[in-house]
Order: sequence, then structure tokens, then C-alpha cells
Amino acid sequence: MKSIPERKRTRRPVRPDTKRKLLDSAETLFAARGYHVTSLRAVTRAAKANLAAVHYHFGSKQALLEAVIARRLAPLNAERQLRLAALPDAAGTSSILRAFVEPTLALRDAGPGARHFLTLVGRAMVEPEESVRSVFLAQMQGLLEQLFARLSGALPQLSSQEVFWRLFFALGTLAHTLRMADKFRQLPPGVATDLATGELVDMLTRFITAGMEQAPADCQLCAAAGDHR
Amino acid sequence: MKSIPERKRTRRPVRPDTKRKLLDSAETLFAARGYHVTSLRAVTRAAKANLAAVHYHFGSKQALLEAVIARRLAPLNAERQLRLAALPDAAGTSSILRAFVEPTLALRDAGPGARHFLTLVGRAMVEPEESVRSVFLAQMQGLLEQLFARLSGALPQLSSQEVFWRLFFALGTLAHTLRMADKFRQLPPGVATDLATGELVDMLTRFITAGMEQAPADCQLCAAAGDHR
DNA sequence: CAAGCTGTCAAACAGCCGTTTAAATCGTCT
DNA sequence: AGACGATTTAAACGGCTGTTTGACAGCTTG
Repeated sequence: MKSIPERKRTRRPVRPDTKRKLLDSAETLFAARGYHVTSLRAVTRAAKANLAAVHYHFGSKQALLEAVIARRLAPLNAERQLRLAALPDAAGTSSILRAFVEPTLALRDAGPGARHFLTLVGRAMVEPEESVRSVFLAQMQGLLEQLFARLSGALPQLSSQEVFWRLFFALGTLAHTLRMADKFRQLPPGVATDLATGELVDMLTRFITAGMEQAPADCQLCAAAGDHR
Repeated sequence: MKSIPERKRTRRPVRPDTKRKLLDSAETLFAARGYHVTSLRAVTRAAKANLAAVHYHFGSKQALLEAVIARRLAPLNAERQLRLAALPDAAGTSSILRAFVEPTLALRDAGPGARHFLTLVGRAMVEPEESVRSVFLAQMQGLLEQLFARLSGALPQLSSQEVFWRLFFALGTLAHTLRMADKFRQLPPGVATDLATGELVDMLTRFITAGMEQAPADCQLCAAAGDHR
């Protein structure tokens, strides 16, 4: 209403970051407290935006969740796919699992937002509510089938049923680890609470590799040597 | 605080099963849809009881959750403790883990209520909300410390930090399995969806035993033999 | 019988929820 | 300048939430 801002290099509106701030706030709150217990009022308050902004920019609470997940999961899945495709045909179980795990946990060091996202993903994998879990699984299904196929190729001595169950266990372990990517609580004394991402990747990969590579169920040698049963 | 009823033969009221029916309905609904999204109206409707019955018998929604968990977790933990104590001093990792896992998954065959409880526990372990998770962890802490001590004794070559992390992974795998104790969805074709409990216990125990018993992180032989890194 | 406790019931409470509306504001273009 | 689309804003909507209340029924005990 006054002097002309001739050098208005800012072609974007004054507040183009409302959408991003909503995503950031939702990411943090959904991860910390869960999707259902987090109200849109809490999200918009944290983002310093109006309550109606969520519906203007996203349409609904669920669409906001989908956007939060897609923003980071799409690039992450793309890199996991690249890593899997770059493996030699004869790659072993450990390499395959590492190609999947390492880009994931690398987000721990990509800023606090990405770290919150990891917690959110770890929870979304096991969410009781269909709507939340399906939002996540829909974006993962193709990659998971690819991972299953690679592992089946690397473990030809196992039945596909056995590969499935071991992969099921391994993904459960990964989800459990992701949930703790943010912070740890109630640790027994003497255990380091902060761990470098590289060490964590190593430990996790070794754990699930050992579980996947063990002898088949009907291996007599194994049954005789072990103390189980 | 009054006269002692020397012979209270019929101390039960006419409808002593309202409390139990509330526990059953809450167990089922909490497991199927989650604690927060399940309303007391849904619980009382399923139990064919009045809305106020929850507050009369338990005091609050959270107290109902605690009662649901305690009803089955107390006997379960008692048996896990017995199984652990009955082990010989020289028991191996596999036996220790099996003593913990087997009574747990045995609830799969103890009726539909117990099966729902397993799902609920698997979710409570990872619940974002502090109130839910702490209700569960408070009843588990002593047993978990005992389990940690036994495993440390069985794996003397590992640092306590390494034992902690491997146990952390193993419990994550168990929690993931418990969540699926109820039913499975979206399985790839050709994979049996219903599995006998014994087979499941075997597979799970073998998986986490292999992860826990692997060589220490700095084992040169292992690093040279494997294809990882 | 009357008193008393236990359990049930319908109704209401305040409060928060996701969503919608319509008006107000801002930046940009003709 | 005026007009226009893009955004923000305050307010309200109906609906569902956990919890509380007070009256009422059934059985046990004086």
C-alpha cells in the first residue's frame, strides 16, 4: 500500500513454508506421541499455523500423515532399490540386508526431523489401525517383494516359507530398532545409551544375518550340536 | 474393617461376570484396534454392560488396561520365572531363550482371549504413549533383569553392552511375532498362514539364538569369512 | 419388616476432536 | 489503479470422548 518493492526477487508468497512447517511438526508429534492421540490443533500450534491450514494444504489428517511418510520414504526407498540393484548377483545375505538397513539408519544422522521419521516408521509398521499401517505398507510392498526375491536367491537351501519367516523376524528386529532411533530410556546402568550409527548398523546387520543364515530346520547336525530342545 | 463373615458361602453377587466380561471385551478390542482408539462405550457395548460399569469396577480406563494386562501377565511371568530357575547353571543360550519364549507363545493355544492378549502385549511393548508402555514395563522389569543376567552368564565372551543390544534385538523380534499371534494378513502366495505354535517357537528361538550366539564384533575370523562390509 | 451394601442404569457433564464455512488478507498481474 | 487467485484467519458445526451423578434394583443382614 506504499512504496513499490521493485526488487521483489521473492516470487514465492511470504509464507511458502507453512506446508513444510506442518510436515515437520506433524512428523515430530506423530513420532513422539502417536498418530491418533496427536490432534491437528497440537500440530498447527507447533507449526504456528492456523487450524484450517492442514485441510487447506492437505485435505485431511490422514492425507497429512501420508504426506509426512511419503516425503522421506520415497527417496529412502529409491536409494534402497539402488543399493540392491548395485549388488553383484552372487551377493551374500549380509550384503543384501546391509543394502536395506544402512540407508535406513543413515537417516539418524540426517537431522532431528529424519530421526523422528525413523521412529514414526518403526511405529507405522506395527500400528494396530489399518489406515495407518496400510499407508505405510502401500509404499513398501514392491521393495519388500524385491528384498524377498534377493534373499531367496542367496539362500537356495531354504524353502521359500522359511525365507519368509526369517525375513519376517528380521524386519521385526529392524522396526524395533527404528523405534529407538530417537532416544533410549530405562537402560540398565553401564550400557552406553548413545551409539554411533555405524556401530548400530553393524550390530543389527550381524544379528539378522546370523538369524537368516542358520542351518535349515531339519539339519541333523545342528540339532545334535545345539543344546536346544 | 467390620465383623468377620465366618462363612461367606455366597459372597459372589448375582452378576459376578460383569467384571470378567469387561476384561474380555477390553482385551479383544484393545488388541484389535489399539488402546486409545477404543472407547469405553465400545467396550461396554461388547460386554453388554453399562457404560458406568468400567468406572465402578476399575475406576478409570487406564486402570482397566492395567487389569487386563495384569490378569494374564502375572501368571505368565511366574511361569517364565519358574522355567528360568529350573534351568541348570550351565544352560546354553538356546535353553534360556526358550524358557522365556515358549510359555509366552503357548498362550496362542489357550483360547482366543489369550491370543488377543498376546497381540496386546506385542503392541504395549512399543506403544508411543508413556502411560501404556509403562503399565506393561513395570510388570516386566524384574524378569527382564533376570533374563539379562542369565544370558550374560551363558555368553561370557561378550561384553555386557553387547549382550544388552543382542537381547534388545531379540525382544524386538519376539514383540513383532506376538503382534501377529492373532492373525496374518497380506502374506505372499504360497506361504502357510497358519503355523503350529511349536513350529513357531522353534523358528523364533533358533533365529534369536543364532543372533545372540554369533561371534563378538571384533572376531577377525568372522569378518574374513563373511561377505559383509 | 427395615436397613445396608453391591451392582446396575440412564442421563448429563465439560471438553476435545476433525472438519467446514465465509470473510479477511496478501502478493501479483493487467 | 483495480481485479484476481492464493493463503490465512476466526468461528462455528456436530459428534464422540472419559468421567460423574443420583436414582433404582437385588440380595444379605439386622
